[in-house]
Amino acid sequence: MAKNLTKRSEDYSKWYNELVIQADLAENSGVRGCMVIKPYGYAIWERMQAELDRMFKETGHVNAYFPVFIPKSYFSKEASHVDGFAKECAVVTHYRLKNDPNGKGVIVDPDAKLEEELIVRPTSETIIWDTYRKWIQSYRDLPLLINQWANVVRWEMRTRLFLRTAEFLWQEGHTAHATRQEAVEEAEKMLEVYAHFAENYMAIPVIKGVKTESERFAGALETYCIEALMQDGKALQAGTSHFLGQNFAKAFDVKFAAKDGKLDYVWATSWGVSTRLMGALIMTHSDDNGLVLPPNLAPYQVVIVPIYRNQEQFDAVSKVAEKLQKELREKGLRVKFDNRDTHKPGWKFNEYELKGVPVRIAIGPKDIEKNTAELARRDTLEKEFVPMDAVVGKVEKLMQEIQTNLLKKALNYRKEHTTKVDTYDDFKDVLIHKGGFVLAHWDGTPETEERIKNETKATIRCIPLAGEKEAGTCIVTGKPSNQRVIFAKAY
RNA sequence: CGGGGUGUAGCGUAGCCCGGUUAUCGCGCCUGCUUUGGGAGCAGGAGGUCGCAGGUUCGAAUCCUGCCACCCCGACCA
Repeated sequence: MAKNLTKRSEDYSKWYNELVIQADLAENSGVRGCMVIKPYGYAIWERMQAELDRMFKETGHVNAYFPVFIPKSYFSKEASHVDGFAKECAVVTHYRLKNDPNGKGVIVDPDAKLEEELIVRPTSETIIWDTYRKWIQSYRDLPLLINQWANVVRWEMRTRLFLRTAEFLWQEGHTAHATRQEAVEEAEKMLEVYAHFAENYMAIPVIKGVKTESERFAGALETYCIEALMQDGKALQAGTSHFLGQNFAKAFDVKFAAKDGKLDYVWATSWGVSTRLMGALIMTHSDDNGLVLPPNLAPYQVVIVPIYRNQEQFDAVSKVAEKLQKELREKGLRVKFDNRDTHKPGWKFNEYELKGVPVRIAIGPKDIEKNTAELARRDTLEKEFVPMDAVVGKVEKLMQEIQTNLLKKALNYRKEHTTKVDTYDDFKDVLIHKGGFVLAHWDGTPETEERIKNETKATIRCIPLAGEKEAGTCIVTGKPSNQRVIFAKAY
């Protein structure tokens, strides 16, 4: 039976949505733009959380938690921050319901109006900096390196599972430093953490860069980002790290006494990645058979499927499978022995392919007889029979191989879909016929950037940090430029 | 908020234009038997406020009005 997955080539967005649903990751909740993350999807998120959290701690950060509600007045303290978020805020105005005196249901009690409205956090800079004021007096209190795992709400016009939901889960780091240089270094360091995570755990190659002024975070002096390329040729911003200067310290009056006794405003950073990363994971590796998960993030890396005709065979197979499961677990692998009697082997094969489990092991009567197991890898769909005593070693090797192979494949795709152009005509042509990243010279002005966006829908994803200096002329205005920037259509 | 589309069982759908028995079909679900190395077969069975509210009519899934939700395309965006 066909799996009913729409082929990528026909309609990528439909393919993506169906893949999400069929791989049992998430669904629309019916609450405008919010999603339900299903257990399997959440398990992947938990894997991401675990690895990221470990990296944050290894770089000296600690976790804390701040309120979901932010008084409206906090928002008005940093002017550009207001401009950036005002249009997408959910606002709490009342605190009580009552029975409708005219009939059925409940109404908002007009007597229960809040003196000051509360904003459901779209990001926490304001409430955190209001708190930091109380925590920071001296250089001895610095640096303050705090991360928060939380949900945030942004009332977007249009939503999309994982990529742009009204509510999403993320982590947001907020740090305070004594010097400008230290803050810049922190922002750059966290960008490195994100890039490392993307490439070594998610197997997604990313380009590190800085945003142009118009794409910069509201309130930041510099926004660093990692940009990834999806299989349909569109770019996805996978993570950002901001150098906030002293903007928030000034807005919330956060000063510290330096060694020499002088008072100065502290320097700040903030950085975050969200459940959007799951969208990136799906759109980078999946194929028409379903999800493909990198071993480092797969909730289970190995699944063992028993094959049997009767109880006697089941018992024999189970014994071998359980022993193998134990041995694999002793090697630190996440293993599931699917001994459900309610589904047939063929059904299970397809299910785990759809869910992207990196390695599948099938054990049946034939294997018992010959002392073998059948190993199948998800990325290449190759199968082979392996002597039982070689299985553990082979699986361990496969974990590394699959992880590496996925990154290599994605890297190849990106290479093939990165194009240097020197004229505006070529630029448009590549965007229409090929997609992907387009490297071109730009005169550095917001006007040109805006014009290109209006005419082609492509935006400057970033000015790459590793981009080589190269003299050239802007593809639109012909003015001089010393470095190519990355353009793409983006999610 | 503009343009387009769709709402019928858990999911996917037929029927609607042209109103008329008990609302169609597939998947899934339940029971039984046979099956089990790539989403099993046969037989039987359960499951419905036809998105919501009005209206027209002897009679509405079908026609009319209003509303709501979701999807796609814009504007906006991690």
